[in-house]
Amino acid sequence: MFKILIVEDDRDLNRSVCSFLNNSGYEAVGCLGAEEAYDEMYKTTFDLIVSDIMMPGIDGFEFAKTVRSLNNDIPILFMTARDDFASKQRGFRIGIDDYMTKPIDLDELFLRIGALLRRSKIATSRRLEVGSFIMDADERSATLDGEEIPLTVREFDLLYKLLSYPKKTFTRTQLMDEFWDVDTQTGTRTVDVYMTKLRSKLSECESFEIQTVHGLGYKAVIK
Amino acid sequence: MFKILIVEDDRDLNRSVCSFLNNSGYEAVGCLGAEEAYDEMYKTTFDLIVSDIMMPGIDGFEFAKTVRSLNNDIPILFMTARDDFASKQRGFRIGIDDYMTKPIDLDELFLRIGALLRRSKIATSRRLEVGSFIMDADERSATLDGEEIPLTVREFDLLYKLLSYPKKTFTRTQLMDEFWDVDTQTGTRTVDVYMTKLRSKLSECESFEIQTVHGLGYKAVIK
DNA sequence: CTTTTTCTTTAAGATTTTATAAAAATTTAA
DNA sequence: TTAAATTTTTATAAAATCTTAAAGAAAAAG
Repeated sequence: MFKILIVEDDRDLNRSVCSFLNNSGYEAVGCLGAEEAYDEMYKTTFDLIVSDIMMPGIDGFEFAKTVRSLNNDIPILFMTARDDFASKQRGFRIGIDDYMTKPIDLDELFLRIGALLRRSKIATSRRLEVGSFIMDADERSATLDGEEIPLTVREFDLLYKLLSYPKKTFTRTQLMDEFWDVDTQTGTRTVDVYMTKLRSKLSECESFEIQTVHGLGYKAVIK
Repeated sequence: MFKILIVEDDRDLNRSVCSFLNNSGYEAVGCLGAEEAYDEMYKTTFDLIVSDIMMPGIDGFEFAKTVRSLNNDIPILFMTARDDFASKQRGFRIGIDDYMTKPIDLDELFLRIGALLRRSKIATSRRLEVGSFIMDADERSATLDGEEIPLTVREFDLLYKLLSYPKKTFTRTQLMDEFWDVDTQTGTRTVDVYMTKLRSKLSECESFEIQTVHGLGYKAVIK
């Protein structure tokens, strides 16, 4: 279930958007302003944000800018009465993903939200297929040619990350920042040990390999 | 430089979109129909596709479906006269990313293309292209005509720096200040050795060369 | 044209980084 | 609580990379 944050000061529109999305299989939370939105985001992690531009207090531009500075990934859709190019340009410059002009066609909003979620890789079933090797983040399973490859939590997380961004090099620290406690005392050499284990468990796998980037870290390369 | 494929049977619109994008820092290639587009895609790899829906022969839906079945990643933007919900729905179901209704506002098209490229992570990849030589700072890879050229961390850093500022001369000290520890004891002659190594590894590369600036340092010059 | 300085190249040695196994510590499950 | 599984540390060998030195080549200066 995807969680969507609606930031819109018009109570009626806010309510109708929320109930429409809630009836469409999403979990929408409505906020009447940016401050309220920050609070909600502090409590929960959202998958997508729909925001108005003109709001009392912090406006949509400021809000989006703050969100972007904290999270570069979350899709943001502006939903606004302003149809001028300058506003669109400003929005896209900040890093929003889509822009709809009021009056809002809810059906179209639904389609665009779907496209954004799909694109942001969140929507893509949390399944990863590389040749005959398949990882499923929901089941936490990995199979090679249909055979289950038992992986521990750490092994799974690391491999899933590497394979999510093939060819991209990750430093040990980057990987640990993601999966270990922020204040962990664990040394970065531990990552090496996992790479060895993964390589060994996947020695039969022909579809990719974990490469060492000497002096930096590791990357998965699809053959 | 991002490559964009325009599939639009209206010659005038096709031309105006292409020239607009070409003047905006993209490399746009126009096709009048899907068959032509398939040919182009066979020849080159594009970063994004802009397609009309109604075209003689294979229509936009069919075209997009075929593209999606082959490539799940490339962003597709529909640009069409059909403003009905059914068409939008059908498009988004196929997996397109954005939908613009004619008449097309080219400035907005530009913004939306930018957002899609950013989102598809293509835009954010720190890539450097000099002719057929490509360096990718995220992948930490260097390829010449598609062949990987293995570079060590130092080699990569130095070359990436030089190529980021073609023709600019860097002193050995400038380069070392950037990539070596502040309190390193290493002599500046070491840089010379790396230049030799880089020249040797890239002896096949016709697109640039590392020139010595006698008494000063080195620079990369694009041929 | 000769001298001096700077650069290129090579290869050996020094240093750093990584792979791997095995032991120790910790967590989880029974 | 004990046993099993997982995570982490440690040690050492192996691999990769970096640095230096030295000799010859090239460029600049005299």
